[in-house]
Amino acid sequence: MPKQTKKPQVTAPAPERRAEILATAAEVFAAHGYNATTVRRIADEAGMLAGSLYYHFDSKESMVDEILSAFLGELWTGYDAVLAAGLGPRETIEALVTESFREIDRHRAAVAIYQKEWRQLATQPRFQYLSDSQTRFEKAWLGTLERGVAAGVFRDGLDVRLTYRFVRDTVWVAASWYRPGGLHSPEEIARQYLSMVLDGIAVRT
Amino acid sequence: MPKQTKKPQVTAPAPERRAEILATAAEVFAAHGYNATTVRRIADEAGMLAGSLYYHFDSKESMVDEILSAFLGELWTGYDAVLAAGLGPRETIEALVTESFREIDRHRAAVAIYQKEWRQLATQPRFQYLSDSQTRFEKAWLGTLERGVAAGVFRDGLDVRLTYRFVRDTVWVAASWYRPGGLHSPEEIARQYLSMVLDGIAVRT
Amino acid sequence: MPKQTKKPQVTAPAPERRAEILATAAEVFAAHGYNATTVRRIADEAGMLAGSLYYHFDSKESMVDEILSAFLGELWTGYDAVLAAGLGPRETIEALVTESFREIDRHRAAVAIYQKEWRQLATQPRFQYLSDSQTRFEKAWLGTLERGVAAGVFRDGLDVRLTYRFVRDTVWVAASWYRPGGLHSPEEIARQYLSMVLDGIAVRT
Amino acid sequence: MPKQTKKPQVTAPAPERRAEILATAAEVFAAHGYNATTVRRIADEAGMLAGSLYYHFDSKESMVDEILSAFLGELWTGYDAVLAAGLGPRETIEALVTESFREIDRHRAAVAIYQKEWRQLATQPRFQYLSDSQTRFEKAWLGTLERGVAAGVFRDGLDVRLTYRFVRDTVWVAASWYRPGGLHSPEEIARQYLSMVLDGIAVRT
DNA sequence: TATGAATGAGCGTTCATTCAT
DNA sequence: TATGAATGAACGCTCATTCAT
Repeated sequence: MPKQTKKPQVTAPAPERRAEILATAAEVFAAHGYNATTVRRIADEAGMLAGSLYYHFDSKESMVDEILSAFLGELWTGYDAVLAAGLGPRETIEALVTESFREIDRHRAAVAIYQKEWRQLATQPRFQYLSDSQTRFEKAWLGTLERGVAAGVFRDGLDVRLTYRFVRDTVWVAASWYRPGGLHSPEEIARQYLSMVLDGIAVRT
Repeated sequence: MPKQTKKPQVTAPAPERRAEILATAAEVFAAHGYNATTVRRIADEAGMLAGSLYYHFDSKESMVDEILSAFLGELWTGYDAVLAAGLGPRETIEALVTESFREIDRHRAAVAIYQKEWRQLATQPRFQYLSDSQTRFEKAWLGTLERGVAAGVFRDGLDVRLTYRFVRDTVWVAASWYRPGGLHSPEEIARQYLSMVLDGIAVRT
Repeated sequence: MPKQTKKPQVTAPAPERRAEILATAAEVFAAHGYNATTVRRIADEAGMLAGSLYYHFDSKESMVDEILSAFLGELWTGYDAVLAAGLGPRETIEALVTESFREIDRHRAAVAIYQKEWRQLATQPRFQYLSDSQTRFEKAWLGTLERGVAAGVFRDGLDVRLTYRFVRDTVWVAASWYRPGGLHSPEEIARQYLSMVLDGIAVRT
Repeated sequence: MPKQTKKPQVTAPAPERRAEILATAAEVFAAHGYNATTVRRIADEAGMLAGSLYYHFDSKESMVDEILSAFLGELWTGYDAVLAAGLGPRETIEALVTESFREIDRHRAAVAIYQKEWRQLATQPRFQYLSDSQTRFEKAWLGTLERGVAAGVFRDGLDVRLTYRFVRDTVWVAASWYRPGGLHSPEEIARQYLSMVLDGIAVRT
């Protein structure tokens, strides 16, 4: 049996280490909360001493910053593509929800952190972009819902603001229980979720 | 001579001050998170010094404990009444959701704390009851949903576990934006929410 | 033999503790430098733990701040009295120098800190007043020297700027070796110093 | 075959790089203080990484050590020549002061470091030579002053110890404001300074 | 009941130094 | 010669908690 093709490198290549640490940090932040997570804990899980983290990062804060902005960057790439596609209101909602669950699948930890911490973090100028993103998010959803009501594809008299809040929260809160590689693919979860929101769980009488 | 079981004349516990402090603490916990809230901050808002809180409470932990268990106590009083009423599945769901929004109305801060902190807190034995409550909660909802599917009032093939999670999270997360005395009464919010979950937002074709 | 009149107080009265700690801190700062002095060291010498200092003071920085501004406050009270007295140039110089050595006598530690640290500290906005003081100081001395040259009591052609620097530094640097209660009173030191600066050490030929 | 005593082709110590780094370090130490200067800062200004300094030097401490001992070496070469020249007291003082200002001109940074840090550093055995130098310095000046008083060229009753301290401090403290290549040559500054110390600034009446 | 003062553990961060490459 | 990555001790500071008064 041939030896594994593990390269004879003694130490891991440089820029990957950052990403490793960041992934570790994201997991710990997601599991225990940003404030409750100590840099010593992150360092432990990354197999180094607390001080060594500061060779790679400026501060604990800049770690969450990097985690969250990377996630939001990818999220908006996906969202913008959907919003630019010229779909109908129902199809836009379907695409946004599906895209959201895909992001949860790919950035579970980041989404969980985002969901739990954005309100506290956004008070600092450095995290202004969290509020900005929230605003854009609201505009995209609210606009689509209103368009749908106007077009007669969503119920007349729908409280779009209330609906937006329900939909937004339910989607993101899924990051708190979703486990990648579990029974349901992101697309399957999106399908079920959309079926509930669009058509309800009650049998039509 | 038997030892007195109570000496209410020497150290009157002044139950009103306790309640005041507890209400203050709940607001601060809800606004800034449990970990990020210092006892000094609570004391400040209560008009006393940090050390003085310890005359009334054992610890910061016992403050959240009291806040959360008081809330859960009332919640289960309401839920148990609903579950014991022998309603049909759809009516049970409607009653549970309405009861939940009423609790959010009355215990907004406690619900927000519960929603944000229960996972961390539940790791400690003292907060075992949070997990227990979660389990009972799950049983009540899951049972009702299954009963509804069996009775043909909810869609056949509904993933009840997934539905439960969606419903649960959306209801409680409302505590993060709900403001008592705002435009919507709890009953109105419940109605809108139930309309969405039961019948969907799409126009039936 | 009667017992000492030590009052039966168990703990020291409140506001004096601040002053005690401040005096201790000043000594340690003067002896080892501001940067090299740890708050633990100050706390040790004050008979408490490092964290306890923060009950009395905001930060290590605010300790030096208080030390230096108290010193400069008193210094300028003395200087302003001299400058307002309408003395001749020579008498003004004599009074300023005497006043300076008196301040060194009363605030030896503060003067030593000032002398050693002002340049670094003054880069921070909080210590702007150190630069301001330096400027006023320069104005007072330079003005007096120029007045003296114009009045013919100081040598014609004297480089007043150079003279100012020499005089300023020599006076303050004395704080690094002066020990209150030593052989020389502040007034005696001032007298000797003035004799050197005004009339020189050489025998007139 | 005898082992080579030197292999200049393999690890040439490149003495110029050392000197460059040392000059850089001296500037930074002088500008910001020894303690407040990080090796990273020195490395930055020298165009390398912090760790790389340790190829050239054992430690931060050995950098100041080299800076200060080089300066003192040259200083004493000059002083010893003056002291061995058999000059009269006044001429000796003049020559020592002039020599001192020349050293400030050539080793401004080193003198500034010396002036600011010698007391702290001298507590370590490694820097014993700083105290030794101080002692020799004191002896040379004190002896000359006493000789001058005995010879009747300096005032009778002069407190030589006090005078020594004033003179010493004023000379060295000039390093904190002196800028080589400025308006005044070292010799000019020495002349002005000597005029002040020897004959005073007051007009003789 | 509440205060004033302190404790002590732990936190995020800095920094001189090491060392394999 | 120099780099990149890490170490480990220490630092300034925070905070829940204690306790004599």
